[in-house]
Amino acid sequence: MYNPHEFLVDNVKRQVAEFLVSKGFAVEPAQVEVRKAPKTFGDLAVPLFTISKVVKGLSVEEVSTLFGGFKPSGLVKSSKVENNFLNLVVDEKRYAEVVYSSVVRLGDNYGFVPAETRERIIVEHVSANPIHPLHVGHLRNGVLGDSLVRLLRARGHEVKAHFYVDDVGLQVAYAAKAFSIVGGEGQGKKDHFVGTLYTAINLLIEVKKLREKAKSASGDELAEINSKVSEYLWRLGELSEKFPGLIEKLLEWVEKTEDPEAELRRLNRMYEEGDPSTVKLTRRVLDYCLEGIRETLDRLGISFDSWDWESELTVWSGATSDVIDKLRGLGLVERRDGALVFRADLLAESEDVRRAAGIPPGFTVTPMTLVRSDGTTLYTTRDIAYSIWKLSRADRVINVIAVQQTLAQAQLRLALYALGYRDVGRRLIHYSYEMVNLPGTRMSSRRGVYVSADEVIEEAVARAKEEIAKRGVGDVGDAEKVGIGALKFFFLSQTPGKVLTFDWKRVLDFEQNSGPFVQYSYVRALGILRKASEEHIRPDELNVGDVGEEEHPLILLVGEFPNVVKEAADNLRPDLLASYLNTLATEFNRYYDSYPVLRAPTTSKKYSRLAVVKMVEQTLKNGMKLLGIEAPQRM
RNA sequence: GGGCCCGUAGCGCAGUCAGGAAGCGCGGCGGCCUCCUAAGCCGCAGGUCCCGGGUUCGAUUCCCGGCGGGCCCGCCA
Repeated sequence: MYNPHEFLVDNVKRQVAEFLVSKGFAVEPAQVEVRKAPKTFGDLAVPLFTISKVVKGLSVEEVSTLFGGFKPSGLVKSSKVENNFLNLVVDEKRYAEVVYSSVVRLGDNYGFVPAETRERIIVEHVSANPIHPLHVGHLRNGVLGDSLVRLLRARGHEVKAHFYVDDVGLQVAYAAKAFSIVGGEGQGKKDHFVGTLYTAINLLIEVKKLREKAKSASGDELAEINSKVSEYLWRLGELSEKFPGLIEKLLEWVEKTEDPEAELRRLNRMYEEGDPSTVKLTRRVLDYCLEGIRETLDRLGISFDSWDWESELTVWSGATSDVIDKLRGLGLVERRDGALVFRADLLAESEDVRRAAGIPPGFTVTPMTLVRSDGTTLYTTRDIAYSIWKLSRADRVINVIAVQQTLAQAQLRLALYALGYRDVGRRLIHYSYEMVNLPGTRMSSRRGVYVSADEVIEEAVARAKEEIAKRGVGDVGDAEKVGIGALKFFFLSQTPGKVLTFDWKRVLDFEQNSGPFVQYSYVRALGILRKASEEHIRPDELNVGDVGEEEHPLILLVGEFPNVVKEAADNLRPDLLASYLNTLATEFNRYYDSYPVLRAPTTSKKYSRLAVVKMVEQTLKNGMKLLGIEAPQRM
């Protein structure tokens, strides 16, 4: 028994259908709709207007009257017709047997309902530019991606987590040049050091350009330029304080170089061509920075099975030029001002193509430049080649990518459709998430305006340490688990499709509706079980034979868990699981406060309550694992 | 100008896909630790579900039109 909730619902459907059949109406169990009832009405509800649609010739009122005579049995202990709903209360004693035996038998695998077909799935996520530290946006991406990986694995799929290393774009040349100017390695965390260089060289070049522009500007334009220049200089001053000496070296290069941007474009082209010394120079900074990024990811418990280098997979392999040649051969490419343009817009005129490529009707698709007039390719062009690589290794590819890329991802799918991937809409999924806002500002890695993931982690862990110390129960060494648990829950508990404003107060709120709240509830359950074991009560002595009304809500919730995991995995909705865990934790805390377990009125009550606590503990544990949240033993 | 997303209690959000019984947290107010960890629990206050039409027996949910906010429409990524 993998899914007690489904078993329960099937039981209800059968009873309702049999009841109708006994009254002379031919109804199949599958035609009966069962949903969760609002708490005050019961556990489950059958909307009777749906029955009146299925049963010909009966009005809702007649159906309601009819169900007044419904006698529940099996897993249902009572029923009542209210507001055109048949409200049902589950028999917690009988249902508890079903749920408990499932939890005990499956243990750490409780909640994992195997999918009908086992798919090979690639989840590509984080994929941050390897030239600066991860910021809060990447944190949202990685936490979501990682929980998708875990959820899909729980469904029995063969899932690989991939990190796409974008080492081809022009921005890489900036970092590489800056890194070589200052002579490589510096102090501090590696990715932060590289990020500083990257920001600094960007700002320096920007200032140089603005000053050039200022010479021929006047009035408002000049004022605007001056204000930008002073803002950038102020940022540079800050960086200079953090890393004395570096900025001066970069400044020297920017000053003495006639056209720094042209120089960087040249460097970029040489990298694309695979020039050995440029590759060596560039890879040095990228590897260096990735070490820092990996350190952050390790700390977060986010791991990858594959690091896919854009240069190797798409450029040096020749895959991108193959793609361009093939698209040209299909007659969907035209030349505009020396550039090659893929007419995604023409392709999107067909409704059939849209359906197959997963483009919503009405969504405006624009043409897409494949090759610049200087012969170099663009990110999305190379992404076509990369996607082909991924599609050859998986049944389904899930890309966790910001919502801003929606159009580019649509163009990508259309290109793949044209190249023969007729089911690309189903196989290549843009798992889109909204951006993370900083109150007041707009983040930009290039300008160095961002909150790094490391800062956020540090702050959360420090806060956790404080809280643990304040209480004196737990181990301050668990601050890492609690702080990071808080962070992950924060990002997971909100639907990905909504803009998230990064609010320190909410991230560091460890009360209800938070990671630490769920962890705390788990620890409480664990504490009871620990004491039981100190009393030499063996797990096999526990049973749910004497559960009652008090345990009713917990039994229902625990039984629902596998179904929640299934829904969360199949619909790619980790937030469903986060919200479920919060509900279970809340319900458990209520129970904890209201009913003594170890000091239950009778021995048989005690053993049954312990069995329920055991179920809750197992469920919270398995659920947190799926969100990538670790739990301490005490806190 | 076109497209996509969002608008639900003072604030942050769930519910909207498959229409049917308005929910959670924070904040506010008031209670609860001689009893398994108070990161907890209980109670109270707080809502024209942005507005206007339409479809429907029934709309926060679907459709149309507005309004407000965000994002995208680059030979950037």
